[in-house]
Amino acid sequence: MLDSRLTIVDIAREAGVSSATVSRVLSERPNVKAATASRVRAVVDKHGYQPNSIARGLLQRQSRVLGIIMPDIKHPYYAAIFSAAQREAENIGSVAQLYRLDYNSAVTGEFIRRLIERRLDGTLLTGGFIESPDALNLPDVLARLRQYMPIVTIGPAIPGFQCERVWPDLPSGTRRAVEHLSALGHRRIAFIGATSDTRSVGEREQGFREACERLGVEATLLYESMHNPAAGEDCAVRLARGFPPRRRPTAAIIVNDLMALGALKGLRGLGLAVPDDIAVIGCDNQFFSAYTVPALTTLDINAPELGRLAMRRLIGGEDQQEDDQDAAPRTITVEPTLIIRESCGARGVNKQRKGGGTT
Amino acid sequence: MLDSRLTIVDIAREAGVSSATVSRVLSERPNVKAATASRVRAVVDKHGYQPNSIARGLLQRQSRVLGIIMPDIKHPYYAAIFSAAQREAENIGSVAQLYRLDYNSAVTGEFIRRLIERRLDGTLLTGGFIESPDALNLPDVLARLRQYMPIVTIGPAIPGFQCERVWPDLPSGTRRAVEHLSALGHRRIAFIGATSDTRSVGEREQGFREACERLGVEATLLYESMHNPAAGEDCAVRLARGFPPRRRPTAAIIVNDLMALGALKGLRGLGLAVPDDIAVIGCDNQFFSAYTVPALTTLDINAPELGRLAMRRLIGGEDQQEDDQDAAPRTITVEPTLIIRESCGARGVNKQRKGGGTT
DNA sequence: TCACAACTTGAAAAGGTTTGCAATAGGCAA
DNA sequence: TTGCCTATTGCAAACCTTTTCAAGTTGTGA
Repeated sequence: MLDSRLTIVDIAREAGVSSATVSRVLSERPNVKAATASRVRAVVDKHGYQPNSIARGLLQRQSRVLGIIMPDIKHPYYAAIFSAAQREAENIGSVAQLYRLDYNSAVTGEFIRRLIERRLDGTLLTGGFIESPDALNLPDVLARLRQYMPIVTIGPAIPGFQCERVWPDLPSGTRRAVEHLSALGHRRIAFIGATSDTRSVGEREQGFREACERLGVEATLLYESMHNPAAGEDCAVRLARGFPPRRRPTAAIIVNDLMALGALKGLRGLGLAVPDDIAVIGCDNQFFSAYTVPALTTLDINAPELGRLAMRRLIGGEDQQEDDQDAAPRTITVEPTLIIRESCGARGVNKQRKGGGTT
Repeated sequence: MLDSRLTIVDIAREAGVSSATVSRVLSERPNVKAATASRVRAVVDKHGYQPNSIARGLLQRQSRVLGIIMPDIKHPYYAAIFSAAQREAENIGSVAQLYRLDYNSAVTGEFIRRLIERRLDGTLLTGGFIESPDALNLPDVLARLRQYMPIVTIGPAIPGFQCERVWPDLPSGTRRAVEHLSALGHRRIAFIGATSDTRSVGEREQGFREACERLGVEATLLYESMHNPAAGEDCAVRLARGFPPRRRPTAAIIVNDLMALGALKGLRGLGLAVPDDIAVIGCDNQFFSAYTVPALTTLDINAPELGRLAMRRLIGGEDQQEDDQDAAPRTITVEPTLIIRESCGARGVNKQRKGGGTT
């Protein structure tokens, strides 16, 4: 750990100038004589001197760190958001810092204390903890956090707390999935959700119900607590065993691809063919979704876009001053895309169905 | 952004003490009278005062931030490492900061400048960029970085640069995979690698060759440039079309599960049954690997353990002073585990094979 | 009552930068 | 040569803590 104690005054002394001048050279201010600048730069390069951004941060009252709060970076959906958001932060010379907050935990005062302590330049929040209905003090806690830094969420609206927000139009996307299945002739469709993400699942459920009602489709709702492959396997069992064959849903819309992955396995294990016995539509368009058997039809939420837009928002929010404090926070809506593969049966696999659509 | 300008001296003034005392109370030093302490705490709580960790960091010469450098957090292998490492950092009140460095890019001086500038407390490096054979200045760059902070890598040894290192025993793991296949009766086995991770793939190849030679197995080597599902699909084609049926390998060991996922799809598309026509063994034991068709037999590298151990190492390394500077850096070896599922044919699927093993 | 130790507290320095203000130097026109 | 304007540069304050050192306070035993 050699030169790390080298400071700007050491450089200044060696270059025969003041530390102010070195600082100006380093931050490429125009008002330095060319000769001086190059002399300073020579000394800087010679020692490989690197200014201490902590000291700078202290003075400038900014850390150039943006916080991203999410439950689980191992979940590919969150990884996609994080990766895209981080790239945006990088573009302006900041860095994204991940703070983990489990699906079911509450945003506590203790938790945001850690963010405040670090003097983050802003925070991006996403995950089930935003949605939990029993997180009663969430608005208070977030309001407190906002006293210190701008906040953007990727998630459904939080009652009692208005803030900048980026979110897909889930009701619309789910509606489209139902329409697609209905057009393929399905008359009994199941919606498979997870209770861990109450509100965002609620939005989908709403779109699901609306579309089913409008199209005269019989709607079935099944809930698992988590949205992982194991839960998907469980719900396959409930789907297969929970109904007399005649009344069993002929299609299922599943809250995410991870769960759908498990469901595919579960259905296969129970001897049900996808899509012939049960058509399946997932959500998220994960990297593995094109490789399942059969390839998964899925609602692409465009997670990278969510992350990108939210981070842009956050970065923009830093600049804007108190003058538009009272401007109502905006919500950016991202339209999901239905990616049609094999698991919904649209690719001509199930000829035996009566109604609808595609060749 | 209300109270954020509140400093320790404001608190001190209101509590009628000096800032030194407030500091002592906040860091829970024992030498403060109970009455004073509670008076201070009352004021602190009243305002929700939160000390500025940037100022503290400046004084204590540490940022409580640990850098993790990896190519792609979206890759589940890296996500697993990051997640585990981050948890360790959290345990000591630090936070992990992700720095992205693409598979093929070099560790440049410019890149490490960003780490030094932030005065990280340490850096964890992992990814193809460590391995690239043409990264000629890598030892120099890393040596420079080490002047500023401890370094731990998760990866194969870097010629010309010794440092703390955590790594699975890949030759041994690969050997075990070959032995397993050989015991099942396979006499022609393919090794499918990726050129993007030269050295780590080299280690596997070495184990592969050794085991094949020892067991009298005919070894075939195939290389793709990347290790993603698309590349896996490509190699399936090369496997299916590149050999006369009689001489085609009856099993393939694939460098990771992502690639194996693509290979399974590719083989299926070409009408080759797994494991009956070609047995497949992947690597990494990803969350999706139990859900492929057929379920993937895979060499579990134990990525979380790698991340955990490396981060512990890094944290420990901060403490140790110059006295054991010359102690040779240690390598921690993690033993991989072969997870046997269906794709290798050990589960009694392929009765027609002559030799070997399991019931 | 005194000596001494132990406990509390405050003053001030230190950490490494950036930046407002003032001073100096240099150039040009009168 | 003088006066004025601009381009450079340096001084010193500011950012917000922590920590050392010393001073003040309290308590105990003789």
